[in-house]
Amino acid sequence: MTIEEEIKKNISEAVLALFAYQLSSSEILIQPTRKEFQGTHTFVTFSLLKITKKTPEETGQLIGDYLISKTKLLKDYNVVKGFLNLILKDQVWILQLKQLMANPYFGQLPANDQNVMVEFSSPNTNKPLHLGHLRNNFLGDAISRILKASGCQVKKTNLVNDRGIHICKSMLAYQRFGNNETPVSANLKGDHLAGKYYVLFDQAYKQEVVALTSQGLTEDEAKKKAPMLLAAQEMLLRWEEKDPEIITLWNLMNKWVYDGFEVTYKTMGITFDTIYKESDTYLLGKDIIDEGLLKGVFFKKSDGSVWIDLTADGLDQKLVMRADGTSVYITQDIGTCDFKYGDFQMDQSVYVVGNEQDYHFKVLFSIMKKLGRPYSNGLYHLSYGMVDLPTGKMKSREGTVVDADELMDEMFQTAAQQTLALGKIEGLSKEEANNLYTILGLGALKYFLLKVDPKKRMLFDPKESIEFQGHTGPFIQYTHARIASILRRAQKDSPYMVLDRVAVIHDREINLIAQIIRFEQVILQAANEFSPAILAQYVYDVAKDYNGFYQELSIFNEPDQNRVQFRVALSKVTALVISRGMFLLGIDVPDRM
RNA sequence: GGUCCCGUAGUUCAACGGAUAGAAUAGAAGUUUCCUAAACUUUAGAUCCAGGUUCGAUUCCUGGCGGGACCA
Repeated sequence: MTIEEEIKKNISEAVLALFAYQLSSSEILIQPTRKEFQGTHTFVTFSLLKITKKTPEETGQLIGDYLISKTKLLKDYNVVKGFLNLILKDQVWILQLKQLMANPYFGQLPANDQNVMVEFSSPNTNKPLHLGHLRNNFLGDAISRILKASGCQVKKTNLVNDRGIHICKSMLAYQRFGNNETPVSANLKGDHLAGKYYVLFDQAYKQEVVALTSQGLTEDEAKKKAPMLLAAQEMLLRWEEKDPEIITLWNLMNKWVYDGFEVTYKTMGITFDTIYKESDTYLLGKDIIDEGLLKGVFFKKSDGSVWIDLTADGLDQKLVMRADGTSVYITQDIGTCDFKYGDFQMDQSVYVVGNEQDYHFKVLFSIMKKLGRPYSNGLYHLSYGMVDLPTGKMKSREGTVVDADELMDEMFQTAAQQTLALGKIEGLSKEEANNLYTILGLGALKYFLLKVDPKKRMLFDPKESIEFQGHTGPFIQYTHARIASILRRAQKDSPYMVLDRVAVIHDREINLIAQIIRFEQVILQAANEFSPAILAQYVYDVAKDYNGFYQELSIFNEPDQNRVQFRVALSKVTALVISRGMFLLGIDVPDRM
C-alpha cells in the first residue's frame, strides 16, 4: 500500500468514527502540500462539509486530532482554511526509503496482460525526415517505453508510405534531370537525394503552371493540366500495373531512401519491432467493404459508390469506396486494422499521428466499432500538434523545413561547444567525449520536444538554439552525473548502507523522498493519458528537489556516519528514478559531464 | 459554409474544479578556501473579453474576439 492509500484509509476511518459516514477512497481528495506550508500531503475538506456540518477549519482539526491520536502515520498537522496539511513521522519516510532500496524493480509495474501496438514514424519515402517527424518519433518511442513500464506487452510498428503520387513525383524528376546520379556520386544521403528531386519536380511543375496561365488557362486548370503532373499520374498507373521499368526505378530510389532513414533512426536511437510497407497494404480493405454492406453498416449510392452515414455520431457521411471500385485512404486503413490484428492480437492500438488527421481517425474508429471488431474499443489516436516555426508552418516543398539530420548534428556540436567551454572533459578519451556529446545533444532535443503536452502545438525557433540550462534534458542529466560522482566516492568509503540508526531527517530529505515514491504512480498516469510530458515534468521535479537537497545538506561533511549512509542511499534511489525515468523518455544519462 | 483544437509573465512551457496561478528563460541582486556553479538563493513580472454554474473557475457551459487544422 502506498503512503497515499494509507492516508486515505486513515481518513476514511476518521470520518466514519467522527461523523458516522462511510467515505470511499475515491471521494477523498489528497494533493501535494504547497511548499510554503508545513507538510507533504494535504486533505481538502470542502467536499465533506455537507456531512460534517461544521466549518472547514473545525472539520480539518477534528480529523487531524483523530489521525494523531488513533493512527500511526502522523507527527503533526496544520489547518489553513479548508486544507488539512499532514506532517508524517520521520520514521514513515525512513521506512519508505528502505523499501525502495529493497525493490530492484521500482519503476517496472507488474504485467497486466494487455497487448498494445504502437504505430509511429510512418514516413513518406520521397523526402528526408524533418522536425515534425522528430516529435512523432520521440513521442511514439517514449509512449511505447512508458506503456511497457506500466505492464503492457508492446509492439512498435512503422507503416512506411512507400508508394503513391508523391514518390512518383520524385521518380519522375529523377528520370528527367537525374543523369544517373546516385547517393555515392552525389555524396548525399539517399533520403536527401530523393528529397532533392521532389523539390526539383515542384519547381518544374510551377514553371509549367505559370506558362499555362499566361496562355490563358485559369490557375486551377493549369494546376491540373501541367504536363509534369500528368506524367507523374501516368507513372503511378504504370506502377500499379507493375511496369518493370517503373518498378525498377521505384526499387532503386526506395532503397536509397531506406538506407538514409536507417542512418537517421540509428542517430535518434529508435528501433521498431515490425516495419510495414504501404505497397503491401494499400489494396487491403476492399473485402471489408462487402462485409460492411452485408451487415448494413455501409450503403451504396445510385452511382455505385459506397458510403457510411455517421451523422448520428456528429460526423458526416463518408465515402469508403469510389463508384469505379477503387479505394480511398480510409479503405486501406480499415483493411490494415484487421491485417495488424492478425499479426498481433492487440487489445489496444495506438496511432501516433498529427492532429490534422483528428477527423480521419474519428471516422476510422467509428467504422471499426460499427463493424464489431473485438479490438475497436482499444483504438487510440495519439494526436499531437504541429511544430511551428516563428514564420509559421513548415513546408517541405518551399524549403522551410528544419531537417532532422541537420538539427541533430547541430545539437551534437552545441553540446561539444558547451562542454568544452565549461572544461568538463578532463580525463575523457576522444571516443568517450563524442559519446557524451551525443547523449547531451539528443537529451536536450528529445526533452525539448517531449516536455510539452503532445496535443498542443509548439514553437521552435531555429535562431535560438535549444537550451542546456534550466528546464532541460541536460539539467536532469547533470543532476544524474552529480549523483554518480557521489556514489563513486561512497563506494570507496563504505559500501554498506544501514538506514535504521537515523531518527530525524531534514525537510529537504522528506521532500525528496515524497517526490521519488510517486514514480510508479506517475508512470501509470503517463500511460493512461498517453502523455510522456507528464513523466518529463516529473523527472525534472525530482532533479530539482535533489539539487536543493544537495546544495543545502552536505553528504560527506556530515559528522554523523549514519546520516551519511542515509543520504547516500537517498542519492542512490534518486539516481535510479532519474535514469529510469529518462530511459522511459528514450534519453540516456551520463555518469559524468 | 460545417466540424475540431488552442488563447496563461516580454518569451517558451506547467497547473485531477481547490490555498497567494507554478517553472524555465530574458531582467535585477547574491552564493565557490565546502561532495561537479550545466547548480543554488532572493527579486520583479501573466489567466483574451463578457456572461453563467459552483462554497470555490485558468479548468465546466454560453456568446464574442484572435490563432491553427480538417471536410467538400
